[in-house]
Amino acid sequence: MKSSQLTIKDIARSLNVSISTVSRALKDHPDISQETKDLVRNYAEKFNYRPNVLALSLRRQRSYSIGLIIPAIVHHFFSSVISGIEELAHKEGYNLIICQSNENQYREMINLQTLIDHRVDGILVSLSKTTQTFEHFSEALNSGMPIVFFDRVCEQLEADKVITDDYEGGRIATEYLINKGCKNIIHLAAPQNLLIGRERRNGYCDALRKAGIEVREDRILKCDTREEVQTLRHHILNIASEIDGIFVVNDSTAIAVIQVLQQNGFRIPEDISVIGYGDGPNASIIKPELTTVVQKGYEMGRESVKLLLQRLNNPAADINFQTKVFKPTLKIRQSA
Amino acid sequence: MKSSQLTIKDIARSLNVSISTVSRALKDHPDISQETKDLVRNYAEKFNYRPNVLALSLRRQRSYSIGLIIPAIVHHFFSSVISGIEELAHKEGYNLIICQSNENQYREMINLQTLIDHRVDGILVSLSKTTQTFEHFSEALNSGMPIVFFDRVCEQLEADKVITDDYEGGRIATEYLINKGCKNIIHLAAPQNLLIGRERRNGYCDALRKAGIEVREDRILKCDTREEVQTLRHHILNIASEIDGIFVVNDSTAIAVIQVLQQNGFRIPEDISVIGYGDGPNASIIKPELTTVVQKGYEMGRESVKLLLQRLNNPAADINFQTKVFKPTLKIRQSA
DNA sequence: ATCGTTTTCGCAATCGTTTGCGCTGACTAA
DNA sequence: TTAGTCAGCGCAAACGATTGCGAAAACGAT
Repeated sequence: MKSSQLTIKDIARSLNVSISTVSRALKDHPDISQETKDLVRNYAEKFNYRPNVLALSLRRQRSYSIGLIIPAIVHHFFSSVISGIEELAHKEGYNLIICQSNENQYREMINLQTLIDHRVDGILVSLSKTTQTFEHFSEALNSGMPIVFFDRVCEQLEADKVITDDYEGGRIATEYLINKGCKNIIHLAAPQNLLIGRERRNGYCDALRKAGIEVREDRILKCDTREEVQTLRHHILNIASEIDGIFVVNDSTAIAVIQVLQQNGFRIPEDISVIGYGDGPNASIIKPELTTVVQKGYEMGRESVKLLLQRLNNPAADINFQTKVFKPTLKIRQSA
Repeated sequence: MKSSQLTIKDIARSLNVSISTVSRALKDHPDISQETKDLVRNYAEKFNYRPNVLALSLRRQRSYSIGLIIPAIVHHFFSSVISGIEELAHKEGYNLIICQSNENQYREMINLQTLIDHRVDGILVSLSKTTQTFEHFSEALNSGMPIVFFDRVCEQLEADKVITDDYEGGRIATEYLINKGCKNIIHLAAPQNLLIGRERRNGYCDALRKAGIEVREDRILKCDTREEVQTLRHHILNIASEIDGIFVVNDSTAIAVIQVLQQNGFRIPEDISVIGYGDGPNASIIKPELTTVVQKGYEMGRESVKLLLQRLNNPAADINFQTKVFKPTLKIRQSA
C-alpha cells in the first residue's frame, strides 16, 4: 500500500528531464520552455504531486509553522483564543502546533523545547499558573526565537505581549459593586505570581481605597477553580453573612461560589452580589445570570498572531517590543 | 541574533572529527571509542545541541507527529478528547498537529491535505456536520495513510473507529423518560447525515415503539445548537403544551431549550422533562441540573490514539479494522 | 564559416541527519 | 617478516527540494 508520496525526482525520471527542470517548471521559472512546463505540470496534476513540506522547511530554514503553548484547551477563554489564532495563521499560510502545559511549569518547558526542536518560526505563549522561573523563555528569546506572550504574561520578559488591562478589569468590577451599595466586598484571586492575578487584585484594592473602604487581607482569598471553592467552602460560608459582594477572578469559580451560597440559603444578588471575569458561555446559564468582565479571546488570539507575523516578516532590525492592551468592559446581567 | 541552532556539522568542525562520528557518538554506536564519545557528548551538552526534527523526519521517512481534525475546539466534548489524545501521544513520543474544520467540509478537506503535506504518520478525525462526501478520506486511506475516526464517523469508510453506542444512548435516555411517565416525547436531533444523528434518533424511535408509543415525524426536529433553538423558538413553544418530555442531542442545546421553556412559564421537570447528551460542565450549572447521557471524551481520545499507534507500529500486515465501542450511561440529575 | 546571443536545460551543492561500506593503523599470531 | 583481525573513524549517498552556475544547442548576424 503505502505508495509513499510522489516526488519531483519521480516526475523527473518518468519524464526524462532533470530534477531541477521539474522544480523550475512547477514554479513557472522563465528558463523553462512552455512546452516543458505544460508537460511537467500536467503530470504533476494528474498524479497529484504535493511538495514535501519537511524538505522545503529544511531547505528554506523556515517551517511556516508556529507553536502555541497554552495552559489548558478546555477553558473557554483559551479555546476561543485558539480559534482566533488559527483563523489568521492559516490565512497567512502558517500551520499551528498546539501544546498544553496543563498549568505545569515542567510541561511548559518540555513544550517549549518540542516546539524549538520542530523549528517553528515563532511561538505564542500563555503562562502556566505554576511557572515561577522564566529562564527557559529568556534563553529562547536570546537565541532569536520570536515569542509573543498573551493574557498570562510576565513583566520581566522583554517580548511582544497581548493583554487585557486587568487592573482596569478589577477596578470597574469592584467599582460597580461599590456603586450598587456593597460595603463588604471580598475578592477570590488568582495566584499572585501571575501578573493577571496581581493586576486584578490591585484594581480591586484601589477601587476600595478610592471609595474610602479599608482593604483587608483576610478578604482576599486565593481561589480560582471550582475545586478550590469546595476546599474553601466552610470558610466562605463562615464569612458569607458579613459580606455583600464578591469579585471573582474567573467565571467558573464565580459560578461555583454562587452555587455554594445558594445551597446555603443566600440569595444572589439580594444578599450578596457576585461578579465574574471572562464572559464565557456559562455566564448566561447560571441563575441568576452572571455579571462579568468581558475578555475578548478571539481578538486577542488574532492580535497575537499579528504581532508575531510582523516580527517574522521583518528583518531582525525592529527591536522595539510592543504590548497590545485590550480594554475590558463589564457585561451587566443579574448577579450584581 | 538568530544564531540558528547548532548542528552536528558544527560540532564536527569544532572537534575536528567527521560528521558521521559525531552522529554515532551521540547515539552510542559501538564503533566509536569512549574517548571520542565523551568528547562529542560533552560538547553537545555544553552548547545544548538539539537534533533537527525536520531533517530527522525527512531522513527516516517518519515524522513522529500525528494530525487531528476536529469540528471545533470550543466544544467541551472535543477539548476533552484532545486532552486524552495529547496525553497518550506525547507519552509515546508523538507530536500533535490540531486542525479545526469548523463544521465545514471544505475546511476539512484543506485540513486533511495540510496534514498529509506535513507528512504526519497518521490522522485522527471526527467528521464535520456538513461533510457529505468522503472521497478525500478514502483516497488518503487508499494511499496508505492510517486514519482513525472517532465519535463522528462514517459507516462507508473502512477504517479504525472509536465510537460510543449512540443507539444505546438514545434508547436509555428515551426509556428513562418513558419510565418517568412521559407519553409525549419529542427529539431534537443532529443532522441525519451524521451517523451519531441517525443512531441517537433510532434509539429514541425504538424505545418509543417498544413502549407502544407511536413515532411521529413531526416530533423529531433537526435542532442541535443554541442558535437553532432560537430559530425554532416559536415552534417549540407551540407544541410545548402537548409534550412532557424532550430528548436532546447535546447538552448545550438542551440547556437552551430549558431556558426558553422556563422563560415561558413551563416548569422543568414538572411540566416537561429534558434529557441532554454529553455531560459537560454546563450540565450541573443549569437549574434544574441536567439529566444527560455521559460521553467519555478523554477516554475516547486515548483509545483513538491507541488504535492509531497499533497500526503505526505494526507492519502493513494487519488489515482488520477495529471499532472500539464505548457504552453510554445515564447521569441522572434533576431535569428528568 | 565564424562568432555572439539567447534559449533551455542539467550538475552539483545545500539544508541536517543517518548509515553502509571502505580504509587506516595497531595489534596478534604464525 | 608477513598475514590476518579488529577497533575506530571517514566518505559519500540518501531523504526531497531549491538554485547558482555552466553548458549545449539553436539562431542570427557578419
